Amino acid sequence: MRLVVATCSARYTGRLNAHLPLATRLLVVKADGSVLLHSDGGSYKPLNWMSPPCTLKTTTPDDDAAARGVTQVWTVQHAKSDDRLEIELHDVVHDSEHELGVDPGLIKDGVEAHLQALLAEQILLLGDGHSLVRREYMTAIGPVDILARAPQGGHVAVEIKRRGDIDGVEQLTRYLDLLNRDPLLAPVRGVFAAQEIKPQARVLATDRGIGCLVLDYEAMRGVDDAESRLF
Amino acid sequence: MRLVVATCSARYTGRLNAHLPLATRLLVVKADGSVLLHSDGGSYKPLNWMSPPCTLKTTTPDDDAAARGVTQVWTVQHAKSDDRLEIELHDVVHDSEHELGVDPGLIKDGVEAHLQALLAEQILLLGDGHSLVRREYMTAIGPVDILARAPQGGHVAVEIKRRGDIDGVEQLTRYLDLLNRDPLLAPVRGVFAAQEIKPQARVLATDRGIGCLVLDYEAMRGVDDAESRLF
DNA sequence: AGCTACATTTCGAAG
DNA sequence: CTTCGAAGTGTAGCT
Repeated sequence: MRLVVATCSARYTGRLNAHLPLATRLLVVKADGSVLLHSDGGSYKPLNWMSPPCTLKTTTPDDDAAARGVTQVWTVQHAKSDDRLEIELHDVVHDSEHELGVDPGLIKDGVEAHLQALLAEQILLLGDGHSLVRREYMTAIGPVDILARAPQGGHVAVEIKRRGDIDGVEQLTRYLDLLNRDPLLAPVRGVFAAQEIKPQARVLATDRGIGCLVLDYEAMRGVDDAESRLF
Repeated sequence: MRLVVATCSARYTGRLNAHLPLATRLLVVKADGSVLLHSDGGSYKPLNWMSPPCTLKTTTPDDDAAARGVTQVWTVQHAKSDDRLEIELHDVVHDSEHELGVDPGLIKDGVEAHLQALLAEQILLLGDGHSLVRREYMTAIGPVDILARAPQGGHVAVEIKRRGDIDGVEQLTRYLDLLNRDPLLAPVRGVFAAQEIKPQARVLATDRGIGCLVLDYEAMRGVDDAESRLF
């Protein structure tokens, strides 16, 4: 990994055209050839970058560029597309190289899958008398997150999201259309479950007779821990 | 901006819990306090990070950690949430600080807005005899990208995306339901226009009687340039 | 390889 | 200030 701090300007051409005026920035060249161009703020997203696979070519500036104060020209060309990043470096403040080795990678815990597992265990959150049929109930257009038997007959199809957006309601609607054609399952009611449900999504769901269930992840995990401790 | 290259392990707790085993990585501390933890590959996305506003506190390890080889402990706490990033540094290979100043920011050109403008100018791409009513035609549930008059009466509602996905078809369907209730507009046909239309989206659109139009951005821009040059 | 859904998404614009 | 859609999205999982 090579780290360079320098005043530079940059131009990207590819899926769009973009230009960065002259300023001091951090340039990171990774082992796979990818290049990041970071400013001293913002978020984790670079101002400009080139994703691998790509190749970096460093050249000396032509007379015109040299007259403008350019000392190095970096051309980063993507291997499989016409995407190209051109960087003109002026003053180089820092330049160092480091051997990092392969990274073992990130280990995650606590996403949608976990919510699904917890709700399957705590199926009564749908209301008394409900019982789990199964998680990932397969249909022709994809798996329903949770299918449960309703207390007065019929079933409940549950769509789970971390953030309940309008497209989640659309997805559940498609499942319900299909499931209600099955006489062994019908009538199938829909429940849209999420840690947070957007107002527009709630309106659309209610309008279609779909129930909304806000999930408290911490509380559900607490119940899970308490149950685990009993055994 | 502070740059550190060190062997380290990290733990993130917040919206999820994640853990990074010991390895050599780049740590970037930006002027706004945000921290990025990069490996020597992947993409522009860090393995772990903390977005601003947040504060970094550097402490010395306790005896237990010191025995494991930890020389520094970084605790990055988000200012408005419980998000927290804890980094244990072992061997520090590099550590430098740099003054970068404010960045003028990126100048972009060539996104969906441009596609919309070009299609509005080249409305005959919808077929001979079409004429533009207006861009961003307002409805109760949002603006339709383009509304045009059809040659044999009635209208055409166009939804424009760079990448034509299934949710774009859903969006257009909602507009069409609404627009067709207006006797001054009906019948309103739908056209789904995008640089690239996903197979699933095309199937759904066709099933609903919505036309698909693949837009060639370069060609459309070429026509635009040619027209501009005449004046 | 292609496609789908998720993301600690981030980012920007509009209401 | 929220809300909502786009992104040069990236990424993982599955067919």
